Amino acid sequence: MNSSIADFVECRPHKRNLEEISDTSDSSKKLKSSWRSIKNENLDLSYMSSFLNRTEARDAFICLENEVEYFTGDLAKVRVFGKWHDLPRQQAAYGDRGLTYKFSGCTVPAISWVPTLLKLKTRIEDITGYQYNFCLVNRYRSGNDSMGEHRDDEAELDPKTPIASVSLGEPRDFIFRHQDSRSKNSVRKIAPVKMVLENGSLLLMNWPTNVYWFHSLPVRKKILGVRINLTFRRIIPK
DNA sequence: ATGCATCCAAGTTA
DNA sequence: GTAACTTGGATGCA
Repeated sequence: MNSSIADFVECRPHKRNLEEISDTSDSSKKLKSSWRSIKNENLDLSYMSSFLNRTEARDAFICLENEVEYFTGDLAKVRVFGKWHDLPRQQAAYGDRGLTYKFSGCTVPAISWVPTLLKLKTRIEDITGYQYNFCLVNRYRSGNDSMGEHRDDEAELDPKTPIASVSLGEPRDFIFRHQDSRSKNSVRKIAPVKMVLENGSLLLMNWPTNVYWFHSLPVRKKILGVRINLTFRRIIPK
């Protein structure tokens, strides 16, 4: 790991300011223009496309490819409707000593932080003012890998600390759908919110997004490259 | 021909 | 007791 991830320093908004940050075209306000706010009924996202510059993102990607060890065996499988499937992605869980993560019925202990994850965690904490103690790593080997629609609403998560999602590698579509508008003939018609998660970007899913909105990373057959996603979370220790 | 959206399949768990 | 959770396959459409 070279030092580039640790070294970049730039003034960023503290969490108390995040509500005020909306966008965009005012190039004189560098601090504000780096965040895009995406809002809808009970949906509140803060998106920063250039959390990492190109070089930093490439370095972080390469380092993580060396440092992260993904689940194998039973932890890489899931049972759905009675049938066992390989997960359509690779997963790993890192965090503070003693923390556990509930995952498809299993309770997995977080393994101790690796350098690149720690550096990124520190940078996110500096930018947002929130504190994180856990990181779920999802690696999508190609556009055939995906994540089905779900909410991140586990009881053990601190609901007021937004999940901070870092994207590295191949850009991928990311889709939010409101819980009342998930099927074609649902009563309410709320359009899905679609976005692209770019290389080096940071997405904050602010409360109460994960109470009302499901999100997914759909299959995209034409995509051949790898995407690594890091979701930093705050787990309330038992 | 292919990608994509939609719907559906049950058994374990909170 | 009951509702939520998971993914892949079938289908229809563009």
